[in-house]
Amino acid sequence: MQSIAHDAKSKLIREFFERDMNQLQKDYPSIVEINVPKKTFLYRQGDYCSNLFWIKSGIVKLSHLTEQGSEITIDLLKRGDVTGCFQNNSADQEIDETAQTLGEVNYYRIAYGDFKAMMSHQAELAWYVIEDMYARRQRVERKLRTILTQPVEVRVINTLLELAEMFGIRCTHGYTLEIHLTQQEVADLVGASRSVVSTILNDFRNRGMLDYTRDQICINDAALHDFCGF
Amino acid sequence: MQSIAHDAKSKLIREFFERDMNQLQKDYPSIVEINVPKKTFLYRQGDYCSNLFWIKSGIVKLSHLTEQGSEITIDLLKRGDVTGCFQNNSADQEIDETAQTLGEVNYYRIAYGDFKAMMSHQAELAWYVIEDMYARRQRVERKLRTILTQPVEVRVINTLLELAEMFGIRCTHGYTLEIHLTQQEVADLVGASRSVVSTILNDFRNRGMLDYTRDQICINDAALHDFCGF
DNA sequence: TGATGTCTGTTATCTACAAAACAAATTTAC
DNA sequence: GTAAATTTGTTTTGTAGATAACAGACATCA
Repeated sequence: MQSIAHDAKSKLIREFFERDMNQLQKDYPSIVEINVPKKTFLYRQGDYCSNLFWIKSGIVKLSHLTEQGSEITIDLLKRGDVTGCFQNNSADQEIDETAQTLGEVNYYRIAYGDFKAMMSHQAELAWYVIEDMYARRQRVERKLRTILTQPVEVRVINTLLELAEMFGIRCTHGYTLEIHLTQQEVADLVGASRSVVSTILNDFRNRGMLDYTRDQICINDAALHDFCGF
Repeated sequence: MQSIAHDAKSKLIREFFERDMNQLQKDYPSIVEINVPKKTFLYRQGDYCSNLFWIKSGIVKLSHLTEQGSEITIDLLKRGDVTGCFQNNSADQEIDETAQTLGEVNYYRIAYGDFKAMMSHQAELAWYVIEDMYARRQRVERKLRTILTQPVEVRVINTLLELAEMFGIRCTHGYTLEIHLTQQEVADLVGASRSVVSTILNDFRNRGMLDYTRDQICINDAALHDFCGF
């Protein structure tokens, strides 16, 4: 069901942007398609961001750096998601998160004003954006809930399963993640300390629930699901 | 700045809905204005909700009940906020939160289909909704961050200050909250256990940072701000 | 006027995790 | 090819906060 919705989303995007890019750029001159390598920042915490970003392909990490110096990963965005500051950017709106690419990313960048105009002329698109924002909020709320109720073990499993769904490719034992993540990055994603995540991962490895090397994680999704008991 | 934005919001709403309600109801027959007393449920976790709710006045609590039986308060909505399920409700979308009124609430209820149509005909409104959803997501993200980084003490303070901003009325020492909240409700809002919140509140009372009786909380906002050191 | 139910205050116990620290294994850089 | 930097594995220690349990305070309703 998820994937059906997602296909519908990306279809809309493709049709809309790719069908007639020239005309679009005439109407909304700020639109540009941009291709960037991994680790690129779309915007940084503290910026005054006056653009919106529509992801065409790849994964973008949204994170926040706390005063204590620890990083929290808020969400991962993929094809079809829109991000940036939707508020009246005339005022001094400092954005409170950093958007950084994991892997290569392709996106459309649109200035706030053009984006807003686009939304008002293209009803389809506006609704699409509303749905996307709803989905994103739901993801954050789910994260909040698991952090408040589940122990780190379970959160690690959840995170891995989500990752597998987002960019896993099938392999013999389950899914292999296409993207390289350090233990620290996984920990930030889980919202836990690196050391605990490390021991948990080892524990899971010993039990045969997953396997990993320095630059690849392979997940036995069935075993992980079992562990949570559903 | 917050309040300016908020005023602009409610102005739009007033103009839109109240100016010509009759015409609106012709175009979108499902629209109804509803008035409910406190503790009413707009929808419950697990429902298949096919309506959207536009709050005209009052406060609505969004919460989630975990399997372990504890309640988590996700957010508080006030005038101008929109809630409900924005996803294709043809499919079996179980909603994962409960919306319950605190105090008396006045709202417009609109069926999914009509709402979607309305968004596509009224560009102003669609943008308004997008902004509202953005603001809501930011609130949830902020909550996530404070839970991950701040001790319960600080979270209690943050929560109280937010409450004061939402529905406090000025009094001699700072703000008095107009709404009755039990300690358990405060704890759910903070994301902590009731007993810890209780002792913290007492501690703060002894220090003169706030005062409260069974059915009223009075906050010395200056002192609370000081405590966090900013 | 009890009698029952909901709310508050406090304390004692227990545990999940963060923090710090360090050695081994790899990778990157020069 | 060696030095420096990063990543991993593990252990030790400290503590914030959950949980449970209970008594006192109020409220509600026969």
